[in-house]
Amino acid sequence: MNPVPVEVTLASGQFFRWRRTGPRFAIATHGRLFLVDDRLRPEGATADFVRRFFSSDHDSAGIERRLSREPVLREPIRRLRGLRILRQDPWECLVAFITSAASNIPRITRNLDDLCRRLGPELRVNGTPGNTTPSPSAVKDEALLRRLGFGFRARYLVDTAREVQRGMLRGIEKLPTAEARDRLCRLPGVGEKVADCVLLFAYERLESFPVDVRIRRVMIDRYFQGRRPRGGDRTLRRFAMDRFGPLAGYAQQYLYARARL
DNA sequence: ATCCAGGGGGATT
DNA sequence: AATCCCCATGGA
Repeated sequence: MNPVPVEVTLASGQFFRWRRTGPRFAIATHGRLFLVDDRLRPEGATADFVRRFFSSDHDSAGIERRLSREPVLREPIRRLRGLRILRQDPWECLVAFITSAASNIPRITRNLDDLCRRLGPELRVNGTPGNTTPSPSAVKDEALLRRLGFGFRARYLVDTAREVQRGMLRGIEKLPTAEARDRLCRLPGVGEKVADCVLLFAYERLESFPVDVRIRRVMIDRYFQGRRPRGGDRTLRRFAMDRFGPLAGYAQQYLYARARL
């Protein structure tokens, strides 16, 4: 498979638990801490694990070719050549996108970093320390989360942690996407947008199309003559899923990047 | 000071 | 189904 542009993928807004350490990247996910260089050579994890996390099996050349037929996507595709949608840990991804509600990437990153430092296991790779996401059983102190700056998301996280501990995620990976989505939406703090993010970034449902404020703006601007369509975000989502089919998730990443300027 | 940020939930119309 | 409001916090 062709090389993965590590930083493009890590910095695309789908994942928050990474940082640059000199020439390498430190990544904390799936209960591990490991390093990769710009050619995805790992320290502290197997090459197979890292290739899977980075979805090296995705045919990005083919995806880019197919989506390049869409004029709006050409520029971001060129700029993000080789971007992959990661295979994240579901619980970890849930925490990240519940935290993301009405927030922004710098703050989300800081919130999650504080959470992991305070409640997550501390690991070490070749002398480099770092923390991973706390287990659901460790996320139960709402007051602490509020002190860490999570605001109204604190309760959602604590309540969802209890549901997950109780087994709410069990078997979701085997469900059809629509049913998995319904089940995710039952979790506190998880609406359609967050559910779609988890489906896309953790459950390999590449046909998912999360609609956030930026996607909404760019879609309305480019496809709906600047007017909000009947049915709101649901209409935008169905429009995109219909137009991009099994690659809607990738299309969404390119639209998001385009709207990020 | 006011607005807005990868929203969700509940009530009202 | 559309709209309003509230939920905290921080940066512009």
